[in-house]
Amino acid sequence: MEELGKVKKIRDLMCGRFTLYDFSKSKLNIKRKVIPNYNIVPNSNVLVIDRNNRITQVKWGISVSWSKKINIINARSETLDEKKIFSKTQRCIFLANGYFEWKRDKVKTPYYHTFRNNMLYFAGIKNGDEACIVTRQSYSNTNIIHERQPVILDYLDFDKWFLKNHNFECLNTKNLLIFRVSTEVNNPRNNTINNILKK
DNA sequence: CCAGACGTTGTT
DNA sequence: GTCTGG
DNA sequence: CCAGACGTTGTT
DNA sequence: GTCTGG
Repeated sequence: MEELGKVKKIRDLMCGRFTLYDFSKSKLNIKRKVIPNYNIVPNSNVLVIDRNNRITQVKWGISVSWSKKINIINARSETLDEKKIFSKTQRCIFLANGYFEWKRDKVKTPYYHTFRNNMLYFAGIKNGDEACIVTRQSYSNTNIIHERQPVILDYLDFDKWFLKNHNFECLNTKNLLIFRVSTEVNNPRNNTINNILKK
C-alpha cells in the first residue's frame, strides 16, 4: 500500500470542499494535486489515516469472500465489538469535507453536512485495502435529516480512537452546517461542485 | 451436528 | 469460509 | 446496490 | 435526471 502522506500535512489536503478524496485516475502526490470527487459512492477510492498516522488510499466498502452481494459500507458502533465480521479489522479514520444524507419524506431530499472551515474525520475500520464508516445514532440537529450519522472524530481524539478508548460520542456534530443540495447528486454520474452547493 | 447467518441502510 | 444457536 | 432504461417497431 | 429489476 502506497503511503501518500503524513497526518501533519493534513492542511495540504484542504484545497477544496470535496466530499472525499479520490485518487482513482492517477497516482498523485497529495501536495501537488488532488482530484475532487463530489459524489463518492460505495467502492470509490477514499483516503484514510491508519494507526501509524499514514494516509493511504482504500476502497470504501468491506467485502466478504462468501458473498458477492454483501458490501459493508457502514458499521454500527453499538455492535462493533460483537460482530465477528469486524473482529479482524483495524481502526482507521476517513478524511472528508462533508457527507450527504437524504431526508426521506414522500420524496428523498439530499442534504450536505460539513464544517465551515475544517475537514471531517470519520471513525472507520479497515481490512486490508477496504474500509467502512462507523455510525451512531444522530444528535438533535442531524436527526432532522436522518436517524444515523457517522461518528465524527476530533483531531485531538485520534489516539483515543486507535486505542479503543473512544466512546463514540461526537459533540462536534452540533457545529455541522447542514443544507439542502440539488437532487443532481442522486446520480453518481453527476460529479460536480454543484452537488455540494446550497440549493 | 448442521442449517442458517454472517452487515447496514434502505444507497452514498 | 466460518461461526453459532437450536 | 447499480446497470440499464427511459419509446416503438421505421429496423435489428 | 430518476427509476427499477435483479
